[in-house]
Amino acid sequence: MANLTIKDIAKICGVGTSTVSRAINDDPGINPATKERILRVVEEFHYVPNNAARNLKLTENNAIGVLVKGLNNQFFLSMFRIFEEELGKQGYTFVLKEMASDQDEATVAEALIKEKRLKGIIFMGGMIENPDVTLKRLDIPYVLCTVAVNANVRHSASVSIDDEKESFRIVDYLCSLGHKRIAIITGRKNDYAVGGLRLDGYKRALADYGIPYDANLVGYMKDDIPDFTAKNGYTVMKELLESRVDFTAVYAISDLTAFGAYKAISEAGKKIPDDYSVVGFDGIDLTEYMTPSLTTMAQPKEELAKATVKMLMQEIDGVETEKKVVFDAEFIERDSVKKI
Amino acid sequence: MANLTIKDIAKICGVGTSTVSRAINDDPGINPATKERILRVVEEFHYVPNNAARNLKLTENNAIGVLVKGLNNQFFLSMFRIFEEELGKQGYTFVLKEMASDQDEATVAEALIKEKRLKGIIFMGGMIENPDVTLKRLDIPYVLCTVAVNANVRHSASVSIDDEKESFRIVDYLCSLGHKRIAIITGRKNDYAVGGLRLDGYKRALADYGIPYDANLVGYMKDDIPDFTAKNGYTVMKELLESRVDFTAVYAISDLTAFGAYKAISEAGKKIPDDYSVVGFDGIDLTEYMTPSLTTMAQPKEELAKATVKMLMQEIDGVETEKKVVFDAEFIERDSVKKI
DNA sequence: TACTTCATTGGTAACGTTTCCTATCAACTT
DNA sequence: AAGTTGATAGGAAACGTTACCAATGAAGTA
Repeated sequence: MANLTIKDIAKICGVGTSTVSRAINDDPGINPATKERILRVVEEFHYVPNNAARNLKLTENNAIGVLVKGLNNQFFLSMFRIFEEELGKQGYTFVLKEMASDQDEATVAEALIKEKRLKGIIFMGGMIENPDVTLKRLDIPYVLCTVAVNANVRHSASVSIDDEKESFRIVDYLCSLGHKRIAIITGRKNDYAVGGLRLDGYKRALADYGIPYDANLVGYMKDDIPDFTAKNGYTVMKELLESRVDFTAVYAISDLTAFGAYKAISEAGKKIPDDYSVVGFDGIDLTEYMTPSLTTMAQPKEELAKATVKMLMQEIDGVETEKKVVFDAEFIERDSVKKI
Repeated sequence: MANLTIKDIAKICGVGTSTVSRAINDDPGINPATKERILRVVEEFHYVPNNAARNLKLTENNAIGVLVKGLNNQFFLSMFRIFEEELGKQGYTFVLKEMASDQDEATVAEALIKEKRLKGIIFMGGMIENPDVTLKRLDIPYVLCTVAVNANVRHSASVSIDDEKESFRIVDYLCSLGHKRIAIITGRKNDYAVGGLRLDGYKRALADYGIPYDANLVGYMKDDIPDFTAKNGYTVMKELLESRVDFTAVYAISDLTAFGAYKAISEAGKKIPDDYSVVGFDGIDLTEYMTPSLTTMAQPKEELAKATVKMLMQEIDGVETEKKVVFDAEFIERDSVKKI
């Protein structure tokens, strides 16, 4: 039961350790017959190379980190499986790390990189002011997956949707249906990120329709409740409802938030979509089974995740590549919105 | 930027490598003053020990594995953060691995243990027939967290709730309210696990009230849809509704399943709880914001998770300990059930 | 035949730690 | 003063790999 080493295998096969090493690593310069013989022994004795030793020797670890801001966001969770699967195919392992929203990504990343000897890193969620400069000191490849950035990013690889644009589409759709008073539940007030981007799209669509922007119609998520949760959506929606401002539609910046809004609306004795139309964002599985089913802007999770690891692999391999990949989101019309 | 080694630090401080090692590991036999001095240099130069080298030397890795069957279950997800946090405190890292429901836990575990040089392992979900014998060949400590087992487990550490008992409580409650025709949406037909346990409790409560068991009232989750999901609940509920068997209450074995059931009921033009009472199981956050809010049996996630790592730590340290910890679930009465 | 080439192979020095063992030296003991 | 203790320190071997280099021998060439 004691763990075998490469030396044991070498002895059993009557060859040198380097030969065994060559066999198990698919290295060239070995007689196919010998290789075959060694591999059989390896199989038979259940030999597994010691990763620590390998990493030590190679001075690298086949691990990539996933740094997430806002792990509670449903939407991210569904992407991890894809990350694990895709990275696994390439022989990588993945280390998940959550960071608080007030932590600095570069600092956390740097610590994690050293500690886990990461080969690459994926950032998810939140906002990184100016990744080109902030992340410059990281000495490994990274890619930003659905993180908000300021414009003019040139050197940082990123994959995401165009939050402002897709947000515009939603509000544009609402307007086209005749809605003029549209409330929005957006992110925390002092936390730009996707909340800010989506709010921008909202404003632009309104302007496009010549509808004046009314600050009373925007509800910011509460700082003291985890953001992007049903609870936060519920709380903000309730306030909106009680504030007695007039509106016919609510655009919740995430599906879970919309879910909470449903509750508040129902408690107020109002009906969706008759009294209020509501639309969400992200496209999590749940939305299909809400009553009424939620109209939402679905992010292409799988494409996003796959593109992210592909991009990271290319960065690691030093392949010159497109730095910014933007996918289209898919607008799913369901039963939570009505024409006015 | 190149990574420093212990030798560099030693040179800078003008001491030997062993002294540095002693300093950073809080080992005894070092002059506090020297230690202080070394630690300051370590800090200043951002030295981080190479884990690979450390693991190689120690022939062990401070990693523990979490093997999950049914990662899609909402409920598990909320426990990972606690695992990460608690394990982190003890200086452990955690490796998450999902396994398909038809994979053998012992085999998967064994491979993972060798590959990642795990020091301990946590199993979550699914069913392990007879862990005492099946898992005997694992040569590291493990604990079963919310996995269904056959009775008579003596040597395997486990923490969970008593699924049969809590399930009994639910149905007992329903009966006490006058319900006599109670449908249940349980796990897959050929997959015992918690589904079986909870079904057992259902049967016992019925018997207790002298209500005959009616196979027409039990809906099994579909094999071709991920289990414990809203979609599966929706599908099964719809069938139940269309089968025209008569019932006044539905007990869904998981909250997400209940969520799907809500949809099917609403589509059939029926009302909760007026036409059908429904109750869920697990107590995920969402339930509070469903309309009507869902009566459910909440598992004490935090206690479960904390007890699991505590137990594992004790097993690793060779502390003689209670082998089986069972927590009570908390029944949360909300608005989805009415008296008949 | 003697020389070169080529495909295989084994030996061994790293990789960066930890830990055992030995060395130093000051402070006590007698 | 000589011997003993105890605290602190450094040297070096080991952990299991990989990769460089040299060695072997068969086959091909002149």
